[in-house]
Order: sequence, then C-alpha cells, then structure tokens
Amino acid sequence: MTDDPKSGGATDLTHENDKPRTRIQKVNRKKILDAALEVFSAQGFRGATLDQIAAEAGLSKPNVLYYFPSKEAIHAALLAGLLDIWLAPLRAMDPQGEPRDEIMSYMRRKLEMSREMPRESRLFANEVLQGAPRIGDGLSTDLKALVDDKAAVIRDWIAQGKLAPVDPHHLIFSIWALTQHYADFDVQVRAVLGPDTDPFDGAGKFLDMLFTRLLTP
Amino acid sequence: MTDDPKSGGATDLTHENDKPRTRIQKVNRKKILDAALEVFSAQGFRGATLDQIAAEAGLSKPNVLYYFPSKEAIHAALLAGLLDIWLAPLRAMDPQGEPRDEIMSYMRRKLEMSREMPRESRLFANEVLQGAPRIGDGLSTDLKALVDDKAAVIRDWIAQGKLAPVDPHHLIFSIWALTQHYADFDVQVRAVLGPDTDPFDGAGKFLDMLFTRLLTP
DNA sequence: GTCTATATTACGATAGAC
DNA sequence: GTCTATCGTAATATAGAC
Repeated sequence: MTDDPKSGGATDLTHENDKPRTRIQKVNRKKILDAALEVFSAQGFRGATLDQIAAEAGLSKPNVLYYFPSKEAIHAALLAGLLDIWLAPLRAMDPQGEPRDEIMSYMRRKLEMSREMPRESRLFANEVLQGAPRIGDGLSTDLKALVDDKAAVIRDWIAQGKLAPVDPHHLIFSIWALTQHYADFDVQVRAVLGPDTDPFDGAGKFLDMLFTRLLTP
Repeated sequence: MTDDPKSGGATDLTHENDKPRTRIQKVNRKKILDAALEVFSAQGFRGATLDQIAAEAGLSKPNVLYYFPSKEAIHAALLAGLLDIWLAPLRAMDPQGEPRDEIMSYMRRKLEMSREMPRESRLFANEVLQGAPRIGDGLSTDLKALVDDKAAVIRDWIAQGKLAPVDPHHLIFSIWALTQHYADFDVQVRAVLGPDTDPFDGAGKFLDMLFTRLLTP
C-alpha cells in the first residue's frame, strides 16, 4: 500500500481525517475498523468479541483498546459514517432529472451497494433489526427529513404525469427492501439458487423489469 | 404481553403435543418460549440472556433451566417449528388455481404475517442475517426444494401466457423482501412515516399495485 | 506502541435445601 | 417444582513491564 493520505475508497468509514494521526495510527485504526466491520456485521454487537476483532486485525486485544477506548467506541465509529454513506445515493436523486431515470439509477446504485458492501448492509440491518438502539435518533431526524424531501419530489413528478401514481414513501421502502435483501439474506438467497447462479445478475434484470413496470404511467 | 396462559393461536411454536406433560409443565414451557421469542427476536441469540428470559417469563433462572436443558435448547425449540410456519403460505400456493390470484394471495398472507408475527419474522431475520448457523441446513434442503417446486409452477403459468414473464425465483424473493421488510425494519419504517401513519395500511395498497403491475402480461 | 498478566464483571449452568 | 447460593468460564477492560 502506497502512502496516500487523501485516499479512502467507497467503503471508508474510518474518518481518518477527523484528527491528526501518525501513519501507524492510521494504519492500525483502519485495520481494527475493517476487522470490526467483518465481525460486527456477521455476529451483531453483542455476538462480537474483542478477541475476534483483535485476531481478525492481527493485533493483541490490549492493543486494540489502545486505539479505541472500548468495544462500544469501535462500533460507534463504524456506525457514525454509515448512515451518510448509505443514503448518499438517495441524496443524489436530482429533482431536475428525468424522473424514471433518477429512480432507476437510485435503485441500481443501491443494488450495487448490496453487492459491493454487503458487510455494511448487514451491520446496518443488525442495528435496525434490534430496534436501532445506537442509531435510532438519526432515523427520525436525518433519515426522515431526507426521505420526506425526496418523497415530495416524487409526488411532484407524479402530479406532472411523469410517473405512475404510487405512494412515494413506500416506493422508497420497496427499493430499500428489494436491494438490501440480496445482501442481508445472502445465505438464504444462495441456498435457494444453488452454487452456480449469481444472485445479483438475476436480481439486476428482475428489478429493472419490476421498477420499469411499476413506474411507467 | 407475557401472561394469558389460555391464549395461543397462530403464533404457537411450542410443540406442546410432542411429549406428554402435566398442565403446569405446558403452561411454564409456553411462558418460557413466549418470553424467549420476545428476547431473542429483539436481541439476537448472543444478545439475549437467560436473566432477561427468566424475568420476562416471571420465573427464576434455574427454573427456566428446569424446563429446558440450556439456552441453546430454548432457541432451537423456537426455530424448530418456525421454518414450517413461515413457509406454510407458499406451500399453500395451488398449481390449479388462477395464477395471479395465487401469487397475490401469497403476498397478502405474507404481509399479514409480518403484521401479526413481527417477532417471528425478526427471529428468523436475526438467524439468516448472521449466516443461519443453526438453521442453515434447512435452507438448502427443505426451503430450496419447496421454492424450486413452486418456481416450476410459476414457470408453467408463464409459458401458458397467464403471467408476465418474470424470473420465478426472484419473484419469490421480492415477495419475501417486500413483506418482511415491514416487520424487520419496523423501527425505521415508523421513524420515517411518523407516529400517525400505519405502515401496513399503506404497504397493503402499495404492494397490491406493485404486484398487479408486475404480473399482468 | 505492544505485550503478558490480571482485575472485574456478566453469564450459563449446577447443587442442594425446601 | 421452585428457589437461593454458587461454581466456572468467558468477556471487557486495565496495569505495568518492555
């Protein structure tokens, strides 16, 4: 890995720029957060142990706690940026754009995130499924505000006859449900399809057809 | 929520008739399983504690372990019947019936289960989300067999021009995803819709429209 | 910064009185 | 059948040497 302080891919939840850090601090924090994402997303918060995270990160347990004050803090650091990353594609929906293109693009981008970032999806699913104890406020403030905003946009589009009349909120829920399902229920989907079928290939075609039919006036 | 020993209808996972038991055994086993469903579905297996289950059941912890040999055994008892209950509506899909009616009825019954049995839905979601460590085999055997069977039925219907051409497996996945979302992500849905809107009313209308449009040739 | 050793609690499960 | 008391373990977190 080359020096590259400004780097940070799509999956970067590390907030490495929040505070000044030495190089080794950045590297180790990143190792820990990646390991924690692996373990928390697969086991949930309570199911995960610091031993597992330390092993996955290739560090000793006390060393992990040298970089983060507690298990809770590691989890919080992961969740902190997640909602923003998760909602970026919805935020990008352009009121000036062509309605069906905008919605189809959103859906496709969301499905792509399920394929590329299944651990993040499952981390989020674990949190919400258990009542969102550590992210709950963000749902009824930030999330609700954004969704209400975009729902109003969709409502306008419908009023202008550019979309079939559908409930905007439930339209958005349906995109979440259908795309995240392929990340969150991955084992079930693969168990049903068998080992030789890629779930996302079929999902892409199916969801294209579904939303085309749903949205065409 | 924990009392009411005489109740017990659609949600009965207790298998009370498996072995002969005295009346008090039946009552207490049922209390424990209901409490365990409450706690496991909200916290996941590892997040749940016997203390919580015992408190919810109104029994002491050792008394809980008098009726079940271990925490694991309580969880297993809950999961044992769950897959069957969960798939009963799909099993009921009739190859002789009118295709769109059959699929619409399946979807509606599944949405109704999300409304009436959200805890069971979340218990299942927790299990699958974490890789189905305790139910995995059932997915690639029983579940796959049933879904493949019904997928063949749907394929026939399509070949006869009675349905729009859609991938049968992904059609079934879409029903699961869209209906279970309202149980599994309940807190999120309610946070977005606000306290005065019933998610399931809107969901029923929306999903009726969605699947009607999808399935009409 | 990193480690070994350890303090401390929480939890699953058992013993044994009643 | 039910309870109090308790054992043993595993998990979070800290102390302190290097």
